[in-house]
Amino acid sequence: MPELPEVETVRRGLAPLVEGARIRKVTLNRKDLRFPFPEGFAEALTGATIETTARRAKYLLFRLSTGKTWLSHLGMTGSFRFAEITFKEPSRYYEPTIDEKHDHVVLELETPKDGVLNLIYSDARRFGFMDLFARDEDSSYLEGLGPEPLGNSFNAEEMAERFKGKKAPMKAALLDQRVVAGLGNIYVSEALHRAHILPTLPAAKLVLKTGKPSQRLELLADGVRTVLIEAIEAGGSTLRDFRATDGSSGYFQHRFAVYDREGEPCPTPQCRGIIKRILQSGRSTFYCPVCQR
DNA sequence: CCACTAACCTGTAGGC
DNA sequence: TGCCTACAGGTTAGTG
Repeated sequence: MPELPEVETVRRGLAPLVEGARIRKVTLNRKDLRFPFPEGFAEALTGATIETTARRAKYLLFRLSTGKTWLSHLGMTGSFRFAEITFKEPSRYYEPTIDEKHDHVVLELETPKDGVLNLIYSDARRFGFMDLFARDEDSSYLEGLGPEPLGNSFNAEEMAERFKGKKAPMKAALLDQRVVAGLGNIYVSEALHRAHILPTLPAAKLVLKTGKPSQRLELLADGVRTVLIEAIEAGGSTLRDFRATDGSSGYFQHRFAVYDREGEPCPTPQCRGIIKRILQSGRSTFYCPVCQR
């Protein structure tokens, strides 16, 4: 489901409710998602206060009062939602609204302004996973990630260094989280279209002999940044099931130039191309064969 | 190290 | 309607 803009949208939806909230209770409805929950996971969250939220690439990070960080990756179908807790008669006993099939994790939160709420993690395919660690350097998931595309250290020079000698096609190179962190199948196609670069072009072709980035690589760095910024502003993309935490859908999908637009005319001004779909390492790539070279 | 494939798991859309 | 296949926003493990 979620690439960088969707994960950032989720974070922004969670932040106002969870920041400052104390975790009163943790329920794991199974012992694993894609991977087992780490040892002592539920116990370590219980009683802690979520101080701040952050995002690195496609990872959500919850900084806890205990000094630890709770990490969550949404995989393809992971989502968070809030649910009211309905109290039963006398008091103290309640029915948590966690009856849905794929609700795997429930956190009972005592929030500063919104009372007691359940925060529910749901994930049909269970490609998501969670982790807990003291320092970011201790997390194998964060290790080796490339620069944040919207951060200061991301630029064409940085990309050139990583593309140097790379025979892999641009599509694969941009999907590689060690090169740039946070792009996925949608935004790779979109960024390449913005820069008029063919997804099949070997990555090294965009690096000059001197090791400097070509003009086209500069254009690509811009394309990556602008498409992500615009998508975040639009609240992400909703294709099948992506929902922000409040249940609303993003609307960037209406502005896709190529993704999921096979057979449609290329939106580049003056271009008469028709969007094509090809398979690259088993996944769909969309591009314009006329204005992307 | 690089490049590619299969695997993980469930749901849905489309063809017949 | 049912059955079957292909495909879906991601990452890791295994192969050569």
